[in-house]
Amino acid sequence: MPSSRTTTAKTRSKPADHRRGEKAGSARAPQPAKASSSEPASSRAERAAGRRQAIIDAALDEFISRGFTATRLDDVAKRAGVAKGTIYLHFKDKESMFEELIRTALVPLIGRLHAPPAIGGSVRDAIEGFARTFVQEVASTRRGEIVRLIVAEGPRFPSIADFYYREVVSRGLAAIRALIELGVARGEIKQKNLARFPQILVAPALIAVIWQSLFGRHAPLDATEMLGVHLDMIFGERRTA
Amino acid sequence: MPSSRTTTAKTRSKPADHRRGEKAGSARAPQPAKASSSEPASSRAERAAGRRQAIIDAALDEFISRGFTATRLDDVAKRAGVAKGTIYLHFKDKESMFEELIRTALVPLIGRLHAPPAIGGSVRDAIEGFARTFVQEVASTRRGEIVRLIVAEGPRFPSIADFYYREVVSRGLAAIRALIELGVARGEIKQKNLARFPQILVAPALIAVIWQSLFGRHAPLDATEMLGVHLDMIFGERRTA
DNA sequence: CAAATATGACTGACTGGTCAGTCATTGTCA
DNA sequence: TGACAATGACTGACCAGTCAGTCATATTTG
Repeated sequence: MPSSRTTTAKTRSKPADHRRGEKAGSARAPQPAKASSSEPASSRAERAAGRRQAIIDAALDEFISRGFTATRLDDVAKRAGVAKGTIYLHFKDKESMFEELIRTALVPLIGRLHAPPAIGGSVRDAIEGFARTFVQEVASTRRGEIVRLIVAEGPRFPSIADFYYREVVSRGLAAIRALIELGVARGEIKQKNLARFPQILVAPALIAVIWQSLFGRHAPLDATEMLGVHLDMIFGERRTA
Repeated sequence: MPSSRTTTAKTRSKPADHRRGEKAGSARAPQPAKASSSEPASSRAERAAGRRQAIIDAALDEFISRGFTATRLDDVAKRAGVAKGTIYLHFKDKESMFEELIRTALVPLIGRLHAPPAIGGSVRDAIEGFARTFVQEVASTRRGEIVRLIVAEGPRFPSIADFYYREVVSRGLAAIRALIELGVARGEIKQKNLARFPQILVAPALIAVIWQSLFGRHAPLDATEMLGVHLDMIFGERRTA
């Protein structure tokens, strides 16, 4: 619905290539370096990559603080230090840019979920590790806002909601469920039914993220403490206070 | 004094149509707040109230499915079966209309929170009652979407977030906290620290609402079942499986 | 009680500003 | 120098908010 009016495309003489953001820089060197204050030896490709990254960062900030529709690409361009036209060298349009950003922003999260499962240690330690990682990497960073952004815009971007469900939610819940079942088998967790709703285990973590976005300035919430209490409830009181 | 403003264009052709009499459209709300159903013939004031209600319903639907910025007041007017100008007879502008709608939509929720506390029955029963009410009145109605809308637009409407925190969240959590403390005192709840974070108790309920909005069509979630399991975790396994 | 008059709810074309997306021009590197 | 990256002025759609005009209803008058 938003801006689908490109129908009048006149198929300009330009080669129809137009690399979409999608896979463009997949083979790039693992050293984006972001906005390089100094420009030592930058090849054209490297500078292009740097600009692309600047656009991504700027756009993410704008989308987070304004939402999809209210974000102006003029502002994104200004913040990224490029002209508006440059954005269209990297992304097809506002909508696909938004979708790609959300997808990309999630990749790091997915990686963390595949952390080594607790084979040696206790299940509680494993989950505690997840919780700590979550607080550090999500709750107290921009990524937390991205989670809120998904909640906010998901219904209007079904493809994002679907992608998110497939790539993050279903996998994450499956991993958590496996851990819960292990915990039940080992006797660490009493509630057998918990494995049926792994959502219960992650719910406080998500609430913490949303809370910070909405009420954080007014009534900060100690996410680490809260998650600790929650784990005590699942596994029983901690041995040492 | 005859304004000369319209002089440029000679008196336009009359608007032709002008449906009068029955308001045909979806104007009539399924739940007339006023006693408009009693009187077949509506007075001017009554019709105005009916229109106002139609606008409110239409606007809420549009805001829910599109968000604040992407909602067009032309669409709201069309859906309500009124002209756009009519909206401005009832609301100052789009923003204050949005704020008023969100506030109004919450009033019924607040009422429920002040339900009779469990003096006679068990704390678990009281909380179970809350949960049941929540599922019936929020999770499975449009109000659930309003919760999501607040999460989505809250950061851009601090006054809404503040209002919501003051009127709903802080009061609701205080009530829950009191119940938890009662439960701890009675020995129904083991985890004493739970009272420090009443958020843990309501977290799964909110997650259920958000889940339905985002993934409901793809992977429906049995909120009642989940909340039941969660309560089992807090109070201990239910007597009868 | 009916006709005349006043009221104001309602309308929708219109204005002014905004912004996504384009493309002719300019700049830069290999 | 040729190819391509980058620019930013420009276009046209879009939409919040306005207001002169309309007419059903309410009120007053004869």
